[in-house]
Amino acid sequence: MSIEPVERGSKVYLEIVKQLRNMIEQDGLTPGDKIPSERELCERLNVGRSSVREALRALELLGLIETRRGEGTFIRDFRSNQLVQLLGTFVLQDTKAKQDVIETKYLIELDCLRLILRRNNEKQLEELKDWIESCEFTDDQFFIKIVELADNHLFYRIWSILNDYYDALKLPKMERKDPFYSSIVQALRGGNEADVLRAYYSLRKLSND
Amino acid sequence: MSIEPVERGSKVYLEIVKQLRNMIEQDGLTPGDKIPSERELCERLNVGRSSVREALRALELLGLIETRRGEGTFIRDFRSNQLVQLLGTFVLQDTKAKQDVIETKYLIELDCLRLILRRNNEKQLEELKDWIESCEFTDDQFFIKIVELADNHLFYRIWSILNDYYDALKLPKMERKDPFYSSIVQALRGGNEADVLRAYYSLRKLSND
DNA sequence: AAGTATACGTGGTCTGACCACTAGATGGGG
DNA sequence: CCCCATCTAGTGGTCAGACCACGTATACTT
Repeated sequence: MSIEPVERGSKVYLEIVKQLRNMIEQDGLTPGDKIPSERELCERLNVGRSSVREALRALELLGLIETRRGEGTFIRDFRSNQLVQLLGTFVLQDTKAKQDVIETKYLIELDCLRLILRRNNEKQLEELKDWIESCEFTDDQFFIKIVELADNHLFYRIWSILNDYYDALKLPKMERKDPFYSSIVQALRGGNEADVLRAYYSLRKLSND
Repeated sequence: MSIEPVERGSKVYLEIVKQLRNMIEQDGLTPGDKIPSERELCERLNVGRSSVREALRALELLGLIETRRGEGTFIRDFRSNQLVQLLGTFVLQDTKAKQDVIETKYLIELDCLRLILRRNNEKQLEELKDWIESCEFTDDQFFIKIVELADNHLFYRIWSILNDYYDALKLPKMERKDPFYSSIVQALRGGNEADVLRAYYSLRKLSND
């Protein structure tokens, strides 16, 4: 369990990050669970406490763990935004990067719509229709439903991250425009890809190309 | 310049992250530039070196800075940040769903093809045509070119990760089938999306649906 | 039994020490 | 004069120990 003494070039704190990942995986730890204390990690891994802390602080900044003074360190729900606001202030001034975020988010939303078409689950679409007719909802909430319906966990993860970025960019948020969402859902139920795309483009105010 | 002694609840290392951000902004530092040494930061900010290091290590893990032993700490090109990579390794650990990996990889490849169509850069497509006619190449190599041409850095990162996972899944690798690649490129040059999709589906042996 | 006081474990921070490495200054030999 | 080996100062990398602040569980008092 101890960290190899042979860490040529590699840094101890990175080794610790790895070990933590393994530890989480092996013990099947999930958000909310407690991980060993800093001092215990020192002993188990045969490293200094400062190195352990460097690893933990880095993971904390990433939003992957959460520390509570006097209590301990806990695994956090990944989808929290911590890193996002940070990157927002730090990184994403780059216009090209901004553009990439927007572009990627939209394209993945389109992919999810296509996936839903492919899955062709009428019952779920029916429920979606009932939902949009009965509730108030934001653009985010609508597309969360969409991405969930697409039933691809990777897309769900990626989209969540992109959406957080998007928020961090402080771009003008879509205001709710029910008819567009309705027409998307209707097109989905119709099963015609071209209609779905057209409805989506209208919502996003993009040219259909 | 010193850190407020009133950091109720706030953690010193987070304060330092903030200060670094300001410092970078004010001094107009750009990728490649050197930031003050750890010991100098201690003095300027009136904090312990360990706290400074916690901040720097966190930023390093985020890929925002780069440290070289014996030289110093430098600002890094954000665009190549390993954030997605990192989240990937943490997030994907439980999501080995083969199907998702394959599906996502293919859909992103399709998105990239669409992006290329949209960019409509004839010269680059010309070069691509020359390349496939003059070289031996693998499926990976071909799509690396494609993803690069799509000119969306996020997609590039995501695709790279997915490709790694794809490899890890030990799925049967595509053997090289020149005519398929040729027809994709030709369709791209023709500018007709339907043709491109058809060519891609043929390569991947998917139903056109 | 309830409330309070104490002890313990935890993260948070600082200090000082040492190592490994790099680059620039130094100095000697050609 | 130049070139190369050497030394030195500065840098990041790591560790150990000390304290503090905070939360909790325990034991004690009432």
